[in-house]
Amino acid sequence: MKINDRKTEIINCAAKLFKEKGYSAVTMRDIAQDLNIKAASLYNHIKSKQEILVLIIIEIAEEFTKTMNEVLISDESAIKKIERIIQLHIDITLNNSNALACLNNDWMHLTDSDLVYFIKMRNEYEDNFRTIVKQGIEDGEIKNHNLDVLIFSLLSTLRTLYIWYKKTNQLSENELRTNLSKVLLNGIV
Amino acid sequence: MKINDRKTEIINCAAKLFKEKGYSAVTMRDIAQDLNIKAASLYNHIKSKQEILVLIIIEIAEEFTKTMNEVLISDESAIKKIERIIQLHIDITLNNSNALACLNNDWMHLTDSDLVYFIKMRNEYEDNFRTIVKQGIEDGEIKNHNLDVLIFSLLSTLRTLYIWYKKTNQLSENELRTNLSKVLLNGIV
DNA sequence: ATAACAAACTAACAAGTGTTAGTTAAATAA
DNA sequence: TTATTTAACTAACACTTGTTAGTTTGTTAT
Repeated sequence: MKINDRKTEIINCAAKLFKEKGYSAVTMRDIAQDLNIKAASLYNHIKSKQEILVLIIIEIAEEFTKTMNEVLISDESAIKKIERIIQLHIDITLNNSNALACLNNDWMHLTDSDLVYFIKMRNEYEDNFRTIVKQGIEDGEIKNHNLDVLIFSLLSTLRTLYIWYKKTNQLSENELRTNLSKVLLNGIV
Repeated sequence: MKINDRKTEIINCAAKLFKEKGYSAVTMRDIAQDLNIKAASLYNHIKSKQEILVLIIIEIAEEFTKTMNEVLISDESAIKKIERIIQLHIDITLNNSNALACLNNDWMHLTDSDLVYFIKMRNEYEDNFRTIVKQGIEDGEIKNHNLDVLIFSLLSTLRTLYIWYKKTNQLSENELRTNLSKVLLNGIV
């Protein structure tokens, strides 16, 4: 496991820097300097800069996909399903905000099959979300507004949570979880 | 006015490319190629790549600031003020989505006084939003949830509207305006 | 017709890019 | 001890980057 530890260090460090400046603006020398080594030494652990990006993004994307699929086939109500998706986004934001920022901002720098795979996962995620909300409307649990507006107003807030959750002073994790769920579902008025 | 036309063309072209790949990943040669000229020719019209970024971002930021200040000092209800802010974001998204994407994703590549100026405007914008929502809570118009959660769940959706509004099929501009306002204010349940 | 200008061009530079090759020193396995 | 492996290093490469200098061409004003 010791071998992978250094690799993980590199990936975490890269994710931190990618979050701050974006994938393209971060050089291998930047990453190396942050780890107090030389750029060439990174290649003892990773294959390329591209590989770092792939490892950061795909792991998180698969985590979203996996849980979404579990929620989708469960026999809970639509509202309950949406609440579980909200909690999923909060979980990943709190545990892995650097990688999440990277996924949000730098996914377009994936190439070839990685890019195709990512876009496929993202589309399916949105489709599954749409299915859940649609079910909620049909069951009379959710207001009958335009489906896409409903979906993306929720997703927008969840996807960019990593940008602002640290600014919410004196707000515990539990308070965030309950507050956000209430605001998104019941509105502010 | 002819002189500025070409400059505007360059800025619009750059904004389009920055939206797709981000400021750092777009080269002067990319911009030039898109305009069917050589990179060196760009410098007949603009001073530097940095200047392009500044011109794209600061104009939009000042537009937000200006309208926010007008809304803030008006004597409307908090709800009405928030509705006007929602419409402001929709306006700019529909008119200038490339520049808006650039503001959202590449503001951190501003330098020195431009960066300071931008961050000052952004902070004041959020503070003003906070003031409005707080007033709404005190007046009993808005539910008493955590202030930051209220603000940022709204702002998140408004700020990333440019990403998804084109995906909403068969939805007219007017439908978007009314639907989004209702969803954000009254919730989905 | 001539002068002035706008806006394109070619050529080049200095700095920075990701990456490879070959080497070295320390830790581990035989 | 000896051999092997890990993980750092220096040096260099081929290429790309933003930008400048100097030149050319067509248009506009005198």
